[in-house]
Amino acid sequence: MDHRCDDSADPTVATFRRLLRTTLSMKRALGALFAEAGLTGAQFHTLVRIPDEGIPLTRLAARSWADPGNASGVVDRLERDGLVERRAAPHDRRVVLVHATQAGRSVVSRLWPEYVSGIHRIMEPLNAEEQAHLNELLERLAGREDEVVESITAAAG
Amino acid sequence: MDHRCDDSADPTVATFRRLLRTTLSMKRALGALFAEAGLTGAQFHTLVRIPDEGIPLTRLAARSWADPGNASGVVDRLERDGLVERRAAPHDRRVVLVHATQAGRSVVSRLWPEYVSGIHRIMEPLNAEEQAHLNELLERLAGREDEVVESITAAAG
DNA sequence: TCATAATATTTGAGATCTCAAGTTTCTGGC
DNA sequence: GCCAGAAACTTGAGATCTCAAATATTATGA
Repeated sequence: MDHRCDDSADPTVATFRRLLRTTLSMKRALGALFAEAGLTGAQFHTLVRIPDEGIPLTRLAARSWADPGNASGVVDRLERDGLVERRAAPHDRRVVLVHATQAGRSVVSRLWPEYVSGIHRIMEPLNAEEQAHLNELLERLAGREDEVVESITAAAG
Repeated sequence: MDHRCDDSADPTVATFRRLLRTTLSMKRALGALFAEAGLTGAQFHTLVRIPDEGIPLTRLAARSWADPGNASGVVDRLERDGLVERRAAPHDRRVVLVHATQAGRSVVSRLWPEYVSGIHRIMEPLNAEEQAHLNELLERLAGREDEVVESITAAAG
């Protein structure tokens, strides 16, 4: 099947595959940083997006690009480790407000500089102008998930 | 903690986050395509990388950017669904050769055109030149996983 | 030859992720 | 005031993913 299905023959497919591959590699590199603090990437990225006033779980999920079911589990583990608390929302009893504890805030403060410098090390091969260009190209690719899914399912149906 | 840890203040971090976000969105869009055929993304990407002669599991794992333990599980499910076979390697009894069955080959052949056109739809906002530029930028970012992990762990230790 | 190191694969634990189904709690229309 | 529908979570199933430990087999060096 290599004959017909050779993605290297199509530059668009090759670029897409490189995008997946490069991003995966970057995530793995950062994972080593979080592991030092006993966190996972999902836990750090969730924790870091909790504002001081707390935030409804569903909104926190949206901020960390996860679905609510997923975010609920990540918050479970953060809560188990004492980095986060669930509190009732005063105005709506359906809502669970997620708050960072003192320990959670402290972990984020300690990890944040390493996180930023790790990303800078990852992005080092590109200068500022090239990074801005990359950002612009990615921006134009983003946010089309719904349209693409729709066109895919329409083509299949 | 939003005050000190605001990634939008750092364009490098913002670009990195956009890279993660955009890639995630693309993977989700493609997932809809695989689901039509009862496959997952990992299963398709594994199946598609099996050459006609078969391939040792560890080498297949490397081709699909997975670790061997992970690939073993994916192959388990492909085998359960009759898309793949495990055969003994004649020269080395440690090696398991993974072969695609007729059904597996057929699924890939059927899905491949939709896969390619789905990717083209995703990449549509960029013209060929821009895609080539994106590819070049990503190429320079890739393959630094080891160095970055090393510099991260060195900084932490 | 024989003990040891390296390789290929499997398995298990813990965490994520997606999706769907179930619960509790609002909200709007009547 | 009541009731259907929407919204916010939670939970469960199935699949991935990473890592580490265990097994089987081959390669290597004294």
